[in-house]
Amino acid sequence: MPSASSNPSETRPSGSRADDPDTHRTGGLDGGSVPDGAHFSFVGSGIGGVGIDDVARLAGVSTATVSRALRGLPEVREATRARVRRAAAELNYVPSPSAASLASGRTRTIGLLTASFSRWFNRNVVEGAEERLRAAGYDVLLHAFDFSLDGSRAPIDMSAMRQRVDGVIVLGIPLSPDERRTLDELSVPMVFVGTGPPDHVRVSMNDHEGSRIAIEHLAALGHRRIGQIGAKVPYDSRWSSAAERHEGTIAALAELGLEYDESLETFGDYTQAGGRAAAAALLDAHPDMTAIFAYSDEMAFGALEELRARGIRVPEEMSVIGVDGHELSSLIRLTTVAQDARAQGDAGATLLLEMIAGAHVGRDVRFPVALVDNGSTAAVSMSSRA
Amino acid sequence: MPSASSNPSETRPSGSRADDPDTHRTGGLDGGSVPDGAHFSFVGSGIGGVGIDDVARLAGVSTATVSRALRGLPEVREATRARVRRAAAELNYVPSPSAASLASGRTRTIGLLTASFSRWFNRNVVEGAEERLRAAGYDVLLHAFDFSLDGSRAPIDMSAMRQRVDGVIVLGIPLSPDERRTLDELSVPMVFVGTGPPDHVRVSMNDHEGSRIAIEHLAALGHRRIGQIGAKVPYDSRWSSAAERHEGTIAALAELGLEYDESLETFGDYTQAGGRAAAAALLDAHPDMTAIFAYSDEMAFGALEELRARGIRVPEEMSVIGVDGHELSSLIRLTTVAQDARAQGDAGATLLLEMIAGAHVGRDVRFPVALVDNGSTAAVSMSSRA
DNA sequence: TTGTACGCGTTATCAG
DNA sequence: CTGATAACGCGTACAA
Repeated sequence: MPSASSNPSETRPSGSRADDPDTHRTGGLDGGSVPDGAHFSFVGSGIGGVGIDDVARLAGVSTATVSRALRGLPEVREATRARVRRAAAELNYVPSPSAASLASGRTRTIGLLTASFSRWFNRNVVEGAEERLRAAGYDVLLHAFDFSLDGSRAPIDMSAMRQRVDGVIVLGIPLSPDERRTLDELSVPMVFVGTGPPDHVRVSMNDHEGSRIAIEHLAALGHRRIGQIGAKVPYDSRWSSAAERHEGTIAALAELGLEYDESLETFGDYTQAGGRAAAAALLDAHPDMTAIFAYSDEMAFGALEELRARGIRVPEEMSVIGVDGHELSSLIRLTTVAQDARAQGDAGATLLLEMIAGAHVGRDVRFPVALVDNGSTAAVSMSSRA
Repeated sequence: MPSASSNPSETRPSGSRADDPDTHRTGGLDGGSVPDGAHFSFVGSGIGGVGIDDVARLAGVSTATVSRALRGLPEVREATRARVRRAAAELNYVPSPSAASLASGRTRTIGLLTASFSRWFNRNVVEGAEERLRAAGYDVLLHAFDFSLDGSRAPIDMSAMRQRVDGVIVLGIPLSPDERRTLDELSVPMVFVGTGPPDHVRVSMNDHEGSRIAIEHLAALGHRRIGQIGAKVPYDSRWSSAAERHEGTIAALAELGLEYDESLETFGDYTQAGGRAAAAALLDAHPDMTAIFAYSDEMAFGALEELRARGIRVPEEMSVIGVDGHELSSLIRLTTVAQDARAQGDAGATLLLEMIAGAHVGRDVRFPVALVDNGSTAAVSMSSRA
């Protein structure tokens, strides 16, 4: 018997536990005229319908004391608190979050807006943030958006979060100006992870440094014609990790005295398929290219696919480097600039909780990166493809 | 991986935010003695204070009519509905979910209990389910549990879901009897995806068929000594996909007249590292083994790592086959029994919504599987490792 | 330290 | 088709 009915008053799993005093009506103040057990209302009742006043009655205190005791407020005598706890446990009482939210204005829920889990970074950040938030007693409302980054996506209705969350984490989504505005109007603390506008708290890896490491590594191997697989930046080019990795690349090339060729830049939009297509375009247009720098491991994987399809050997004929430190980069043999995405999720959540608690936090947190050489890069060979 | 202690850097102190002096909820209705110079535009910025009675007043109707009109109930004249809609839009009104839940008993929220996203299957199911649920107007409460399947994990407190959700999806978690009981006591509709007990609605791939396909494929290539990398089943061995894949394997071997050797079975617990360790154990104990069947692609990836480390060539010296159809199985060259995890998430969510609507749904939904040959299997060679 | 009583913002009932 | 109003279950000033 699957409990398929949404009406709890008819199909209840009966006779399981004898100590469950259900059919308790909670409205003890008014109608004594209603026969016990009469279902004149099917709202709000889960299985037990055990309310705070049931606990109060059993513990011999007022509902206010129950509320204070169970929430750990300091002004309750320990003996009283223990008695209340015992009563609550005996009745299997769980406070109604809806009622608590309505009365207090707090929801103990965090909105987690994220781009698709197909991105390694996103899913790892979500895991790190979720664990931290739940450990702190917060629920996580997940909104995952699967869209192409190249502009054309349905606008996100931020007002759906109204009154639902105490804070918001935005993960890997370049918001439109309009979305940013409506999000600001929620007037709850907000943290951006991976990519985010200035004048907002943001957690991400050190994007400039990551690009510098990649470019310097390739340059040290003698590469001069380096193709880039990046991502289009839809609204505001200043912020977003893609923009910063691009800036970092240009800066690194300049530092090394290498020429920057805009035509060596393509866009894979952080997907494997996009990375492959971008690699194909680069290979077609630049026979003299000897190395590819992809802004994510997944795009680099796509590039490796295309190279294999064309019979171009890695690293002998083409060096490839990615960003992330994907757990399969070793098996696939992709050299990469690794970051700790899970720790960034944890940090973002921690910052958000501090902001909710009223603390002032720094505007920006950048995480370190490190090169992991898995053998997809090598010195420029004499046997050019050209 | 970067350093284990990935320390973030440079937390700049926040500059002064001139525009945000602790925006608190304004009473709105009673503020008669507001000093001059106060911004009267707090209504326009739409923060918090707009309630259903504000809309009712502007539209010239009662709050009850506003509620009915905005929820699309049929008993409202279209002209009235339009007027209400206009008023609501003008005031930027968003109903309070807490108040609605308290009054109606419904939360329009689904609890999504899932094992770690490190599993390909889980993250894809979550994506499919989340998209479907949000399209139906439901919010998704995410609870991700990162635990080892081999028994020792902290018990999940299901009562935290009480009064918070209208339904629950359990994904890839073998629940303890105690957890099952407390979950049942929520008395909300419930769907299991990937693995789940009998007498509950369940969506998963056809596990028996998957094993049969894998074993028949290997047997047709002449393999007789086939190692298995499965997963431990903690509580109840009858349900869970791991148990069914195991059953299917034994059945397939029997059909083919092949011997079943229990010592050829190991446990990788659905992780890459676990798969690698399991493969190592198999290789040590069975020099005559010529093929490995892993119950997931990620475990198979781990096996491939171990084989590479030992210099054993795939598929010349060892055939390997996995289950899932991971997006990197092609690049990695892993032959696999593919399933559509996203569709299963979608189906699970759809079933749950139907159950919430009061429909009776079938007990079991099984998704088809298909062999994808990516070249990690071959006929048994004469040049044995032994 | 504890109790009283009101209000949070909707929905559902019942009467028009 | 619409209006008035009583719950919904808890948090929290204020009082004791």
